[in-house]
Amino acid sequence: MAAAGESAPPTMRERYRAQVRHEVKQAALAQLAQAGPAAVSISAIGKQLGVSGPALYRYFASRDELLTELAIDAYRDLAGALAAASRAGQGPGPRFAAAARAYRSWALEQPHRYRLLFGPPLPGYDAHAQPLIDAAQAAMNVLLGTLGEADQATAPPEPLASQLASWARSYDHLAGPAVAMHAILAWSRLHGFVSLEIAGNYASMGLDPARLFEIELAALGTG
Amino acid sequence: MAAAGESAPPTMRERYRAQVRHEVKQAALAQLAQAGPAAVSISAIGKQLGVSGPALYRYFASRDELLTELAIDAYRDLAGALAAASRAGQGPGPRFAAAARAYRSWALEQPHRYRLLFGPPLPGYDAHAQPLIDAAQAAMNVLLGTLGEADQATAPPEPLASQLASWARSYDHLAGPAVAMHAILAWSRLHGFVSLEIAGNYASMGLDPARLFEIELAALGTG
DNA sequence: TGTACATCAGTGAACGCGCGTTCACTGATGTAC
DNA sequence: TGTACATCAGTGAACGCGCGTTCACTGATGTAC
Repeated sequence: MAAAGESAPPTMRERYRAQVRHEVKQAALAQLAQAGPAAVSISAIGKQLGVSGPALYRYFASRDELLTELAIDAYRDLAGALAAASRAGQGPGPRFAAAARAYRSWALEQPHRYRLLFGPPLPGYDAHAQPLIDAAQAAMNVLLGTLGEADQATAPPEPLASQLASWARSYDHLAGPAVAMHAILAWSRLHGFVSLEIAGNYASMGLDPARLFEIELAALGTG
Repeated sequence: MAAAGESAPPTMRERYRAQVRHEVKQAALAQLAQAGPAAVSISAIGKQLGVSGPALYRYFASRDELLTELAIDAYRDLAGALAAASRAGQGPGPRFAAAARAYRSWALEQPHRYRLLFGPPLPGYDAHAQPLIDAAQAAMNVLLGTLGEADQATAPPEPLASQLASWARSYDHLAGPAVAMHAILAWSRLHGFVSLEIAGNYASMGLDPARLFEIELAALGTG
């Protein structure tokens, strides 16, 4: 008998598989946190789970597939955190500020995952797979959504304006060029601040990153 | 025909050593450009130079020492580019803009070196050696120097103000807290923009990074 | 000037390590009759 | 209910690869007399 459709309730084996896949990912995240993406290794994960390395090939086709899943999970997680934070704010200004603080918090709490998403590409790993790009854009969409249309009406000059418009259009967003540009530049600044903070640059200068961030955040609203 | 600074003129062997060291670094930079810092390997460099791997231990005590020298060279190079650009500008505003453009240009021309300096730390490599920190601060000093003292007088609140003041003091800079903060936040934004551009994020959105940068640069002057 | 000597660049073998992935196989589990 | 069968998780060996580093050694080069 063939498995009739995918809507049937999961069998025991399916539930077991899902459970093991989850454990493998958890172990991979632990390695990611300890020694960076390059150190995520099939053998080491097997060792941590008390299982031989090749056993994991029952659950993931390759190391790359595993990394891709980790990245997609992380994007989804980040998008969720941004969305939850922005929902708590009233009006465009506070919504955006809340999302920006959530962006920083998420990155600080799990710097290894943040680096997986926004760090330099891994050698031999293709970061341009479509599911990855989709996941990244979903997170970006949340940021876009926190900015009200009326906000910051300085129109970008051509050809940027049309480039921005067609970018927003390309995934069904109604944002105008000015808002799109505002969102992108805000992201750029957020990324700059957060990646320097994660790397410990502010700490090694003896500066309080949280206070510095609040100042940058104030400028973000108006710049 | 001097170089009398270091007592005796270099012997032939000394000149040969310097030459080989230089070639090793060049080969290492080529690998850095092709496959990232993790791929810089003693064996591969030896192969590229037509020499066995262990031979290189005559010139560098270890792989880490080689990477450290590459980083220090890169910091010096970057600082030089910033200084040259800022010298060309008249007055604080244009000087800073010129330095910011030079920062971006330097990073775009040699993204692999930029990532070596500002990318995530390499596993097992200690990025906190004193010579490295000194070289980084020297580059930062140039950026600081492009900002005039009267510029952007919004004073940071405590305790940031005193943290900033003591940071500037810690390497003999006379900049006040407001200027120091301005420089640091400008660096943060520059880094954000440039690292996203290097990663290809703007390009994959269909945006023209050069035009976008000019807009961010205008905001940098006033934000 | 030629010769003896010290210096040092470079070699190849070796050590110990780790990796991703394939493959033939064992043994347990769920399923159909 | 018990039994035969198909499915599939997991094993250990193997392949081929690469790495940093140490070591005893060879052979060329520069130097002092």
